[in-house]
Amino acid sequence: MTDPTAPEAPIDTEEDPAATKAQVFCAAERLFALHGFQNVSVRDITAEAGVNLASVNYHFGSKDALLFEIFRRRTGELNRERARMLHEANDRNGGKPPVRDILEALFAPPLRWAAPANDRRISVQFIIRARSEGTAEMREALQNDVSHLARFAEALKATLPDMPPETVYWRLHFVLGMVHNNRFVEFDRLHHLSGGLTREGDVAGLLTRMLDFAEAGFLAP
Amino acid sequence: MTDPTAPEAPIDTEEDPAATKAQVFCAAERLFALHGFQNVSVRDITAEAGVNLASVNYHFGSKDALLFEIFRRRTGELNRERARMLHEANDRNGGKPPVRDILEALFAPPLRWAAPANDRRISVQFIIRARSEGTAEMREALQNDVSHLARFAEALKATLPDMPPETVYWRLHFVLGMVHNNRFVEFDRLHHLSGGLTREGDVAGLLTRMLDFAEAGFLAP
DNA sequence: GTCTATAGATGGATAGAC
DNA sequence: GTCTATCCATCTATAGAC
Repeated sequence: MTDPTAPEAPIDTEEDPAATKAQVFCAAERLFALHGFQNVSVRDITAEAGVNLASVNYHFGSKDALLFEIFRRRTGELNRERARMLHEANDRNGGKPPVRDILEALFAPPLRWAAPANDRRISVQFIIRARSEGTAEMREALQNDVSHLARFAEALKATLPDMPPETVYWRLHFVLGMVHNNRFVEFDRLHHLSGGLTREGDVAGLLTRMLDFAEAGFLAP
Repeated sequence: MTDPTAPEAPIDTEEDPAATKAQVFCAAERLFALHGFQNVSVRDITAEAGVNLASVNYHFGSKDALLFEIFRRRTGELNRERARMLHEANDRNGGKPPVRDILEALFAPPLRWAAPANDRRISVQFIIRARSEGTAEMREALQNDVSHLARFAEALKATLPDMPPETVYWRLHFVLGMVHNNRFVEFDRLHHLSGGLTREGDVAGLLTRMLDFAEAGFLAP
């Protein structure tokens, strides 16, 4: 927002220099999260942001580079939040946190972001979409950045020393599937199927439900 | 394959009349499953099929209509296979099959299709991609066709009369997430993460793993 | 039914004025 | 840094010969 008390502030337009770049960033994230990567053109983005068509290439180099920058920032933020929670769970439990605490470190950050009033609600959808619709560059980054997931796999193996490692990996794959399925479309479909019984907005309740399910699944014989 | 014993069969080209349409169908399914909907042009499809550029519009009307026809046929086949297994489980158990049998009717068909030597291996990937990258028409069809899933929800509610219905729906959502996460890319990532421990080809083993996990999750308190 | 050629539309990127 | 105007590649769809 432009400060109305600023001496030379015009009525509406003319924001600070860095604003254009940020507006392009946010508009692109939003449109891609809602409509998919290939369905959004540079023209759509600049129109939504209320800036010039050329600003995408000026500030980011290309459409792909813009979207990769959004991807890198958001996944970085999410992974850091997850790592911090895992670290805290480790500290609380002398290096061997229970399965439920490890899973909570995996589930809670994206669910908190997805809360109805949260600005980051759209960022989660962006990240989920990037997993399946992303550019080759994004997929390569996901493929190479297993270090973040490896920490969770190690924590689970340490807590479940008697479980065969491949079982731990498969079950980690299953819980990740649970997370990645939390898209707007799937929520809507579930809402439709259940006749309105499921409430998407209750993220705290959803976290408990996911943990109940995933913990029991992980501890299955 | 052209029968080499056929009297008038030429050397290589000139197949039967319906062959072109089928070749376009298969090439399109394959390319879309591998590279994504928006990344495949009509030119790519006709080149892969070895047919003329105009044949897509002649036989199917448009690119979107072609892809919707693939979508409709494959989802129909999959849903029928699932419904038949659910029906058999009902018959075996006097209308109240155990949770594991219901989940098996949901999991087994797509996993059988995904077996390494199976032709339909690619069809599963097509369907999964269609869920997130499909056209508005496909998404609408998915949204409106909850009748197929409703049968599974009813079976689960009948078997678990003491579980709140919304819990049944949410847990059904979770197991669907497990299924939809079985994409080539995710398998590769898991293989990378586990240092080669997980073998994608063992679909019978994967079915058991998924059932162990999902059954325990569904029966959690 | 199959093919070539092309219309018609769209989108990414850039040159050059300001 | 921002804007307009435009280039150029690509794509879907179709007309019309055979």
